[in-house]
Amino acid sequence: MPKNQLKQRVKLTQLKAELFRALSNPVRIRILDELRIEELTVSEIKDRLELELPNISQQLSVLKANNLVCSRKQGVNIYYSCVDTRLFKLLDVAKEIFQAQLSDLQKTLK
Amino acid sequence: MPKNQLKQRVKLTQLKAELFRALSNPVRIRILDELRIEELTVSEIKDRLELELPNISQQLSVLKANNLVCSRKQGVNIYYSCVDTRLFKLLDVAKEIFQAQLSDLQKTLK
DNA sequence: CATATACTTGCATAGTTGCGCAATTGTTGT
DNA sequence: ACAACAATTGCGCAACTATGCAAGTATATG
Repeated sequence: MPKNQLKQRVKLTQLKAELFRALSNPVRIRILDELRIEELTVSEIKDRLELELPNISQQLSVLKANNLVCSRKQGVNIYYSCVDTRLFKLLDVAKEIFQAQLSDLQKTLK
Repeated sequence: MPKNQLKQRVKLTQLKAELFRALSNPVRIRILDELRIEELTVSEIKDRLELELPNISQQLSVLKANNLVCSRKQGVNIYYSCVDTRLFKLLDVAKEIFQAQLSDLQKTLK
């Protein structure tokens, strides 16, 4: 493999690792799940997850830094929404993986 | 939503977070990429990634603890392989997400 | 038995993350 | 200008992570 192509590959690996790191927190996953259907303000997210506002805000900033959500100011509120619906595909495949593990386990028990 | 269903959902979220955490390390992603085609021994992985053996070994143990790879002893060697090809789907969707981001950026520049 | 090879484990340490709390900024209405 | 609400920022602490290095275990070979 040529050297510059190798470098690009290393870079891509790094990017993937960062993406997965951004998703490696339960609060951030719950936020994304809430954003599946509609955009929400920070306070709305706080009410649904029942967590402290600074916590939500910080997790949102992590998601934003990783280009997973974007925000829009309207009056006194800031609306957050998901940038790329492919993210939900990631979450859904993750679920599939657990379901497969579980059904393997059930087979083993039989 | 009923309470026990809510609890299950929290649990699933936690599991997802752990899965993504397991994938949030470049070395582990590179290992999985190497295991796409064939099972490999620890030394073979070491040679391909050009990293220290203890490092590889530790990352493999993380992957194993998360049920992402399994191992099989044969003589003096230990062969590792990927448990669920859906993992590669995760990696591929991640790549798609970056490609989409990149093409958005290119559009913006025009 | 001794030695080489293949791998794992333990440990030290530097760096990172999560999260609660207090303080701050920004916006709207009185 | 002031109060009220929305959201962010900074700080500190406990917990966790990555990684290099040394030591240990297990298996095959002379």
